[in-house]
Amino acid sequence: MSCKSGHPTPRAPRAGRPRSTEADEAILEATRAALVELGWSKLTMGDVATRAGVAKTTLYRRWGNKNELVVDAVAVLFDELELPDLGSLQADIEHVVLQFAALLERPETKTALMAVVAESTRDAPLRERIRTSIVERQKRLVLDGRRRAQERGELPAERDPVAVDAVDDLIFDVVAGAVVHRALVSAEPVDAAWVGRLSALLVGGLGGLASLG
Amino acid sequence: MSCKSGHPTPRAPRAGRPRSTEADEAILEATRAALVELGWSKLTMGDVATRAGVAKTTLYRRWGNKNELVVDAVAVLFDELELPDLGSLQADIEHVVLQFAALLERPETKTALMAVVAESTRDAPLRERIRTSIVERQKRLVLDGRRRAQERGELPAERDPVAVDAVDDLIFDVVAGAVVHRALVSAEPVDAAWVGRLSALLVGGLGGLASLG
DNA sequence: GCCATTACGCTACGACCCGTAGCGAAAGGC
DNA sequence: GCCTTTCGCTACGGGTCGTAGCGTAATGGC
Repeated sequence: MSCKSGHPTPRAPRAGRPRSTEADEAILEATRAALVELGWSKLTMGDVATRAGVAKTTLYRRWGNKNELVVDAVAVLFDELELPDLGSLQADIEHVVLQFAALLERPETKTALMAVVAESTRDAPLRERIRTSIVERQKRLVLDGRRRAQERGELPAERDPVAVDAVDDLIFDVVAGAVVHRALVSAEPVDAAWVGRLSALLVGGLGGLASLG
Repeated sequence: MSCKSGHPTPRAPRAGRPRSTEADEAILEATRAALVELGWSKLTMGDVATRAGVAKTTLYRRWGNKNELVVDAVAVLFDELELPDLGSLQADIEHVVLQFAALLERPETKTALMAVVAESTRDAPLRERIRTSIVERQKRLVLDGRRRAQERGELPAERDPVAVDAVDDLIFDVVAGAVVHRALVSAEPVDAAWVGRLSALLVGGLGGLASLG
């Protein structure tokens, strides 16, 4: 409930014994291990504390509940996502989609992501935490991809910046949503063939969309 | 764990007192009410039983756990989805997407859908239950939509049936995934403007996709 | 009409997890 | 050296889970 520490490492440690950063990392690592082994619903705070070699009270000083802990434990995995310039919009899309799919295949993320999103529908602070820790890191890739495609001339330069933002939002929801839905709801593989069809659909549709305004 | 009853109403009641169908409906209704009021994580089996005016043991005779109960309670809501012929592919898409979005706006479904999908990553029977109770009901709309578009001449007639199935799967994941991601992850409204952009993207991309094979 | 069968409501129970409080000890700032 | 904060530990009340056991109610077979 209270403020705890917005992020595990407080920035203004006034006085007294500082928090152990080793404990921080041990807890996050133990959380990921527990997610792999037990999944979301059977993961308990006490178990994570034991795995991390830490007292349960130490855990509660940093994270108020399971949701916040798991978001932070999984968020760092999204740092792996990057967007190397592969020379064409379609190649860039396919590369990042396959990266994202590989991330969703990992049992930690597979079991945790949907769970915390579900919880966030009734927890605005958690929703904000997810947005800043996870969603924004993905969205950045969309912006970079569009910018490069424009520099290559694959997409026309923007006219109305508001419309451009709207299209960026759309692309982000379509790509991320489609991959998640394919992997978790349809429970079928996000392989090269499927990704090829998705990127072809997007590239084809984007051309027509740009002419709208 | 055991078989319980795959669906709440067993079809071969050999002898003895039959199960109360009134209790079935009371429990499902109470579950939806509890989802609205409490959300997924705070919903308890005991509370649902009390709301339904039913003993907790009666509840466990029908559903083995919270997941199965909630899937059945929410599944019937998806019967509302239908696909009237509005004369064009884009109009059909926009109509069904807005219907789906309205369904996702309801607090029962908003809090429950992602949660059961998250659980299903570690529970194959639950995944199958979700597929037959919810996913197939949505997917049928995609098949109908494509068939009508072909009859209108908006899309070319199929050649390779395997490729057609693949495109149907793709469209389904893209549409459902995008709407869910927009509504629950981005937490922004699925309004007419957004739906218009999505359907324009799809219609434009589908033309190019069909020419692939 | 009687009986076997099954569902029902109720109570009680052990097991587990939650989140917190209280303690003495440790580790830093000043 | 003193103050502050964190640490590990133990213990606790409160809540939920899922099941067992009981007597009772409702139905089909004979």
